[in-house]
Amino acid sequence: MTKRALLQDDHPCRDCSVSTESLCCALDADALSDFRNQGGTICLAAGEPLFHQGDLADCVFSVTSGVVKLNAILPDGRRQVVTFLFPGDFVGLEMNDRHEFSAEAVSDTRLCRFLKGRFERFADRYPALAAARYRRAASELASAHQKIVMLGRKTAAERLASFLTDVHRRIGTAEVSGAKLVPLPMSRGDIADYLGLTKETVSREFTRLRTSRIIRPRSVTLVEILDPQRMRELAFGIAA
Amino acid sequence: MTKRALLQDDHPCRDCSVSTESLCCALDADALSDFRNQGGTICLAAGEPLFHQGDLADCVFSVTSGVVKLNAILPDGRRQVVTFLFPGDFVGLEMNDRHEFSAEAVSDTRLCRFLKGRFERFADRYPALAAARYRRAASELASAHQKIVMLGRKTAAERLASFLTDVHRRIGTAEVSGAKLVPLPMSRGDIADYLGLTKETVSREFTRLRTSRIIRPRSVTLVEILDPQRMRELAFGIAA
DNA sequence: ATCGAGGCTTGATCTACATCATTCCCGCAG
DNA sequence: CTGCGGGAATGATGTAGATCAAGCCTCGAT
Repeated sequence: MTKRALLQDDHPCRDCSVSTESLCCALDADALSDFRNQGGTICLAAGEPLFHQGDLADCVFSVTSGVVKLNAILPDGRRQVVTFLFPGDFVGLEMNDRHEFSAEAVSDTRLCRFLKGRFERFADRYPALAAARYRRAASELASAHQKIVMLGRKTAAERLASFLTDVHRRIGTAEVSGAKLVPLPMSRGDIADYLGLTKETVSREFTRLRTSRIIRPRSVTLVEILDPQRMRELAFGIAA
Repeated sequence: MTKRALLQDDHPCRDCSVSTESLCCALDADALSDFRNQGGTICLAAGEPLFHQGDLADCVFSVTSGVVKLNAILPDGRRQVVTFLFPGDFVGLEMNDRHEFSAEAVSDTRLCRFLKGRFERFADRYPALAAARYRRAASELASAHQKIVMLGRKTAAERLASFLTDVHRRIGTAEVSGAKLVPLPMSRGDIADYLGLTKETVSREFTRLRTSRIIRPRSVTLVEILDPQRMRELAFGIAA
């Protein structure tokens, strides 16, 4: 069941492309029309920043299309991509006054902006909205925990397999006609910084997956998963 | 301001030792007395499990004293401590039906148990409870993000410094008479599995911190921070 | 068509941390 | 006090992945 189906015809988010998980589903048309047009929509070209480490965090954003990365930078320049955010994800759920990390569009991106204070008041008034927001945060927490396991204990090959599996789950094409396609809008450097590796290692692991016939790169930004079974085993740390 | 000060004299959680952050503060005495005695209290000796990977996740727990660890185990035995939970923290905030990780008492521990379904209904009825729960999840998410940076990009020395800083913030003694003491109820192996290292490396880094006069171990389970400044610099990745 | 720049891949070497192997320490039972 | 057992520390060696250094596509500008 798509989100579209859940909304009345005159629902102002009817044309919003994000999934059922979207917070807007938690509100009826009247409440929503009051709620939504407070922050407006934001469009970013690939590479454009949404905010920087240290900026005032008075807004929450919902990604409606494109991909955003959350970036941490250590004083000496080491970089860690904390998370990639896909359509349906929220940016800025943390409750700090200032952003701990910077956010940047990976590909051309559209977002909905919500003022935090207003969000709070609506959450108090509409339990369904509060519940949806909580569910989002809990699910972000669950994937952060998975990522901790990956960074703490998995090998380079396992990390890349986990990554491809995750991205496929989030924005990959379904198994129509047997082809599992994974778009990779981010650079190898971004993937490396996400996996806690270097771009050289990521590159090498890509070619290992290719020569093992587990993936077939259609281009730099699109890979086909040839052997989902072995891919999953690698991702979970089962393979030899 | 302590939590105690916020609660009426007849508040049933008046004697609960956890901080202001506790969810109970979000409820008045009547609502709370209805709410609390549904799950009861749990006492665990050091080493006892609270639940296992795969168990039905129908409860949420609040740590009131002691320390709990969340454990991930890969098929071949590699282990990752996803997080340590200190008094005031919640266990099982994730929304999955089954636990992704196992939970085990590190030291003798007391917890409050809440039934998830009941929790949900109360959250819908009391916005303040929902908000407090959300704040908890958001703060867990923020520290998970910090941990991702640590595991992805910090050196062994930096990881240990980060860890000691964090533990001090959570359960260390204040700077009375200049002595910053950090209790370490968990084993070196647990610390290693938390930091994505081996116990040998953790041990070596402890002695390096000692020989650099940054810490002075009072015993295996209690260290004094001699140079908080350099400690913090190390933790943030500033040191050479 | 040609050039150039930036990102990707591949190769050679280096190193931080893992692994394997003792030894040490300390609490505890006798 | 003495001997024992398990965690912690230390030492010797191995290795996954980092770093350094070329080449090599790809695509857009000329």
